[in-house]
Amino acid sequence: MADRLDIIFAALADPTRRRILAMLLEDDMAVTDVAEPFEMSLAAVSKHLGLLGRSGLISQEKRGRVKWCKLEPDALRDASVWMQGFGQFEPVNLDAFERFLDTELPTQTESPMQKDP
Amino acid sequence: MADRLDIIFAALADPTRRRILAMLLEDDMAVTDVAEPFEMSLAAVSKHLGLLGRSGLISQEKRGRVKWCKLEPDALRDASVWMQGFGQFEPVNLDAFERFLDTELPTQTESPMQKDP
DNA sequence: AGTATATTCAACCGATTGGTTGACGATCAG
DNA sequence: CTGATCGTCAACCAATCGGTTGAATATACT
Repeated sequence: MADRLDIIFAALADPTRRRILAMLLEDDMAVTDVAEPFEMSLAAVSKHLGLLGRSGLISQEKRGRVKWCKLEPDALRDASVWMQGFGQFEPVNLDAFERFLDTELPTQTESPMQKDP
Repeated sequence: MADRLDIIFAALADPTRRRILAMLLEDDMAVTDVAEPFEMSLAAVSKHLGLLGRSGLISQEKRGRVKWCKLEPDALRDASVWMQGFGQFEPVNLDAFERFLDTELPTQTESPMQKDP
């Protein structure tokens, strides 16, 4: 029953999942590495990733015992496109964007993620 | 606790509420008129409107005994701006927008809604 | 083979969600 | 005043959500 947009917006409604998306924006990551900065169990993060996968916002590919998570911007663009119908009155405000990035990504850029090739 | 974006995206995650927003995009409406095309109780729609109001996506002003609902695009723009961070790889696809409007607004402008037995 | 690592599964929990119904307080019309 | 209309409130219900634990499954290392 749930429409594609239902699932996408619901996926975006959780701050943990938005933070995960922001992390994946920089690079593909393994589940364990995604979970590392969060103060919750690995299983909880795995659930979030499962939901993100079902929403199409990310894809997951298992290589060996590691499952790699990759951002899929197309799904997000679908939602963005829907919103453009309401937001097109005025151009996008880049100041506001940076403001939101600040509140959404607390000090994440300092410690680079280590990962073996 | 819930971040502003949490509430906005959660509000957008429900098809009834998105349809309400689309209706308000055309004109301000009273609660009863908003509820008319939906096959659910007035109280349910009133709850949806309350949530939309709390999210800032609409405002409600009571004049006499009717409460007028008005779209507030600024809140939606906040969310849109967040998404631009992911969507800026490519420009907005207007074809996709119309496609989504079609799937989201099924024949709402012409025929008065007929109820199932 | 045996052990460590990566990830999910299953059962459970409390809180929230989306809906219902019936009663209720305002406000308007006659 | 009486009665209809507008809208919310309160209590309830089933389903979902976000999290927890402990066991289970695969894969890799030595």
